[in-house]
This record gives sequence, structure tokens and C-alpha cells, in this order.
Amino acid sequence: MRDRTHAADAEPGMEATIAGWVHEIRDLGGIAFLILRDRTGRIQVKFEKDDLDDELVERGLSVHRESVLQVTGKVFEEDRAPTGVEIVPDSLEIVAEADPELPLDPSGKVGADLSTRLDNRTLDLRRAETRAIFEIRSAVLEAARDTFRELGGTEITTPKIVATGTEGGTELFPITYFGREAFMNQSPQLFKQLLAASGLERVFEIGPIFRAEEHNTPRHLNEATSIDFESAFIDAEEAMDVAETFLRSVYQAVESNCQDELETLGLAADFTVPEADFPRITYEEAIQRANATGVVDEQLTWGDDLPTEAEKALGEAIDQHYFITNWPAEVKPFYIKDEDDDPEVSTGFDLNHPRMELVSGGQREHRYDQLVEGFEAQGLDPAAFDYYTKMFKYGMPPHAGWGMGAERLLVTMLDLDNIREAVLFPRDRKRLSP
RNA sequence: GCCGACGUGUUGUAAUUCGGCGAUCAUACGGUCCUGUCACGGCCGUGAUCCGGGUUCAAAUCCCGGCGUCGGCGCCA
Repeated sequence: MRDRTHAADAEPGMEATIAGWVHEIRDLGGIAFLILRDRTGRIQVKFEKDDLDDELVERGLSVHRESVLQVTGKVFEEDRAPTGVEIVPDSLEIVAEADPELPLDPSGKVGADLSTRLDNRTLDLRRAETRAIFEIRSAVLEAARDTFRELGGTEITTPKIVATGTEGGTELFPITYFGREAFMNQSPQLFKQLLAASGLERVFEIGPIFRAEEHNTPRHLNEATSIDFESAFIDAEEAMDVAETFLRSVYQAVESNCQDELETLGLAADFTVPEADFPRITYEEAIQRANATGVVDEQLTWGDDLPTEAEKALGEAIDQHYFITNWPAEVKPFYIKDEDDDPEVSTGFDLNHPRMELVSGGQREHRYDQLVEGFEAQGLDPAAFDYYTKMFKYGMPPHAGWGMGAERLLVTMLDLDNIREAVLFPRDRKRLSP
């Protein structure tokens, strides 16, 4: 459609062809208004019945909501119109009729359950609020790439079909690969390490990860988007610096570029870029503080994972993004390096929003002998990971990095109730389509 | 994997505690009136208790099974 004018670009005096969806029809008797919606906004089409061809009026007002229409006519300035202009049709074509009964209401007058919305995502995305979320998601991913490039990173894409998992086989989706057993990758972890040791040195990847955990919560997905960063010649502290810079940069971009969307979501007034210097508390402090809150039934001791309720209590107490550093070595995977002066303590860290965990990272074990020991300690066969371990024999620099859940970033940034809100077509324990 | 809650027209809901009126309201849909609506409005109308079994004079409501949805925990991004 070369001669199409978008709703927002219609100027008084011009002859325009507008194509879009019927948002609403208000028939007042002698005059009727049809609101046509496209991606740029809405424009009112005026039918003054005495002045127009009967057949055109009949056709224009007989369509159901969400039908696709193409209207050609003159654009007039009109103070009484919602956008200050309206179009008087000379001709009108019904491009695609919509059924009278819709599975949800795109005008937003009546609510719909999340499952109804996800079953009908196309219609759901005609709602301004849903669209705003995904416009912001797009801006977040753009800002993520820009930020990594500014930091000197090279964008990579690594295989999603793999022969072995990162940390064992239990959480992986098995598939058949030309008759061989294979899996959907749960993380680009091992690949990004191999690339940090390559000539690329500093890499990032934004891509899907697959987890076969049978959870059913507002913060888990079985297919999620992971924002991964890995760099040679940095340590855990520097990796945390990057995570913080990254997060603030993405928030900054949304604040600068997405005011309309934030307004639509009712967030414009409260949206702020998190302040720098996120608190960094050690795991030991974290369990002490969690114990002090009294929410945990049994006092946490060294080596316990932080239960969800403790994580929430901590988040409430700290009330901003914070790092938990120096996790016990025993709860972190083999590729996380231990502190040089204490093998019980690792360099692993998490970055949490008050509501949930966003990032997991750490300095990596780059020494071949210690790495192989780690495999064995975790009950894994190093031989199965030969493609990975052998590269540690050919000049593996110290390196560190992290992975951030893109959907969790959006959920916490936009205060969404459910992580499924942040994915167009979410995959969870029950949902496999659309 | 363990545990819990919920399932009513197109959509969102009320009634479910303590079984009992023609199953509420909004929205959509159909009809009708209306020349400045902007969640347009007025009047009239169509339309539903997830499926199967049981208890009872009587089941949306209680019991059992199934299916579906949502959530809590574990685990994690």
C-alpha cells in the first residue's frame, strides 16, 4: 500500500487513504462516528448521513469491531474530534471482516483472564497496554545491544541444540537429533566461556534458554530469553560493575525513549533509573539478615539456599537492587571459581530486584586441573565435556560474566504481575500453543 | 515432583458459607430511537452454571472421578 497515510500523519486539507481496524462505531442517528485504529494511533471517520451516499454509509456502519477497513477521503480540522482531525469518506473498502463475537475486548472495556489473552495474543496485542509492554521490550533489547557494544562486546549466537547439558541432565528437554540423543540448551554458559577465551575476549548473547523444570509460578518460564555477558580478564567485582551499568543503562533508555508506553501503563510518574552503587552484601550477611527478619521457619545456616520467603523479606528490607556475593562453593556449579583464600566460598554472585532474582554470575574457574576436579565433585563425567575442558589447556585467561533473565528484567521494571506478560507466546508447564 | 484454590452467556463477573424466586450486573451481539460522540446515551431482545457419576423432594451450590486454569513450595533467570 504505497499511498497509505497513517492515522497520526493525517493533516487537515489532504486527501488521505487510511487503513486500519475498526475500534468502535458510535451511531448517533443522523451522524455516526467510526474510530479507525492503526499502529500510529486512531482517527475518527465521520458519516453525516444526509451528505453521503446511502450505500457507503450502510457499508461503513455495518461492519463489526476489529474489522479491517480502508477509507479514502478528505481530512478536516475539527476541534470536536478526539485527535483534532477527522476524515470524511469518499470511498470505503471492507478489507477483512471480523466475527461479531470476539474472544476478548481490544478496546479494554471488559477485562480478560491472562489465559484468555494468551490464547488470543493477536487480539490482545491490539490493546494499548499489551502493545506498550512489547514496544518497551523491543526498546530494552535494543538498549541491551547498544550498551554491550559500548562496553566493547561482540554479539554471538550459540547452539540451542546440544549433546550435553550445562549442569547435568535433569532439567533438560530431550530431543532426537538424527537418531542421537540431544537436548535443548538450558544456558549458553559453556559456549560463551569458550568464546571469552577466543580472540573475541568479550562477548554477549541475547537468546532463548530452555528449562524443563515443572514449576508453575508467575516468575518461571520453560523457554526464556537470557541476556548473557562474558569477558576475559575481569573478575567477579568487575562483572558486577558491568551488570549494574548494564541495568541502569537499559532503564535510562526506556526512560528516554518510551514515555508514551510508560504513560499507557500508568508508570510514567514513578519510573526512575535505579541509583548507582547497588548494595553488595555477602551470602553470610544475607542469611543473617534473613534470619533476623523472623520469616523463615528454621534458621538458615551456611550452605542453605535462600528460600523464596527469605529472598522476599530481604528485598523488602533493602528496597532496591542488590547483589548477594560470595555464595558457598557447594551450592554453585563447577564453572564458578572459589575464592583463592577459602575454597568453601565462591566468587558467585546474584543480582536481585526486591521482587526476585535477576542475574546469576561469577568469576569462572579457568585452571584446567581445578575445573576437572569440580566436575568430579559434582558427579559429572569430564569426558562428556571434553569439547569444553580441553580448551582450558590452550591458554585460558581468567574471565567472568553473568546471565540475566530478560523477562524478569521486564517484569520488575514494569511491575507486571506475571512473567507470561513479558513474552509474546510464553511456554510454561501447560502451554505449548500458540 | 509435592500442596492448594478456582471453573457461570462472547468476555469479565454476582449468587456458592447455610442446597430452594424465572441465575445478577457490565460488555458484546440483534432490533429500535437519536446530527458531535469520544467507555456516547435511551428502550426492547437473544444468550451461561467445564464434563461424567452420586446424595437429595430439590444441586451453580454438597460428595467422588476426569479435564482445564491459576497459584504456593522446591529449583532457578
